[in-house]
Amino acid sequence: MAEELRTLVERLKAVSHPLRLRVLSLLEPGELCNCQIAETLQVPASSVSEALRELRRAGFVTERKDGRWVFMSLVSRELAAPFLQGLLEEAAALPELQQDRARAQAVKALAIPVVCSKVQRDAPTEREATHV
Amino acid sequence: MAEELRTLVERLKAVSHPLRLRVLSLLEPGELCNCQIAETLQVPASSVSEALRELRRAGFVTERKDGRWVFMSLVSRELAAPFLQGLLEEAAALPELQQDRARAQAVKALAIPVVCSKVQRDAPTEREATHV
DNA sequence: AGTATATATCGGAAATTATCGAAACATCAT
DNA sequence: ATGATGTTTCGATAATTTCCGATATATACT
Repeated sequence: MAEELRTLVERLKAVSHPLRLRVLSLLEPGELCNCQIAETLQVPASSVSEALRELRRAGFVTERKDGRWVFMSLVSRELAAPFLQGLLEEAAALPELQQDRARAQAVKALAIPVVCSKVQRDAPTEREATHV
Repeated sequence: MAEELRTLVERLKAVSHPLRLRVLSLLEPGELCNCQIAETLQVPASSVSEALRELRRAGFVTERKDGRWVFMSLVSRELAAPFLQGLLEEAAALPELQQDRARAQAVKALAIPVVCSKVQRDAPTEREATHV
C-alpha cells in the first residue's frame, strides 16, 4: 500500500474513537493537561494518556511540558489535515461534546493540583457493555 | 455513549480503511458498479461488496439497480458529513488514488460484461503482510 | 534522600475488525 | 427451465484494537 494512503488512513483511525474524539474536541478551546482531561471525562488517566499519544502520532496534537504537567493542544489549522476543520465543526455540534466542554470549564476553574489529586481515586471501574 | 457521538464515530470508522477509502474516492467522478470497482482495484468482488455495504451504512453512498448491476454513487454533498468534503479533497491528492482513478477510466471505457467476466478469475489470492 | 504526584508504558484478556472463498440470491440470455 | 453472471451474505480464521490496573519514569516539594 502507498505510504501516503496509509498515513491518511492512520490519521482517520486516530479520530475514529469515542474517547479520542472527545479529547480532540475538548482541546479545541485551548490546552489542557492530562489530569484535567481525565477528571473532565471521568476516565482513567492512563486511558487519556494513550488517547493523547495516538492523537500526537497522528499529528493533531502537540505538547508543552511545564514541570510535572504536560499540556496538550491542537496543532495549527494549517498543519492539521484538511478534513479536520469540518470534523471539529461537526463534533462541536454534538450535545455530548458540548457537555464535555462545559465540564472542562468547571475543571479549569479549579487549581490543577486540586483537580489532579482527585483523578486517581474516583476513576470509574465498571466496564461498559460496549467499548467506550 | 451518546447516540450522536457513536454515529459520528461509526462514520469515521467507515472511511478509516484503505479499501473503503479507495472505493469512496473512486466514486467521486461518478457511479460505478461492483465489478468495475473490483476490476479497477484488483480485489475480490465480495470485498468490494462489503466495503460498499459499510459506506452505505455510513450514509456516504447510494445505489441504483439496473438489471444485474448495482451502480453505486456518492450521496450529495449536502447529505454527506461536513468532514467528507475536506477528506475527498485530501484523498484526491494522493498518488495512489489518482492511479486508481486512471485505471477506473480505462475500465469504464470497456463494456461492463467484458470487465466483469474477468473479475471472478484474476482476483489476487496472496494475502499481504498487513491488512489491505 | 524520601515522598508525593503527573504522565507514560506495559501486559494481557476481551472485543472488534478484516479478509476472502464458498454458498446463496437475483437477474439476464437462450 | 437452464445456465451464466453480478452481487450479497455466510463462515471461519487471523490480525488488530480496546481497555485498564500495575508498573515505571519524571518532576516537585520538604
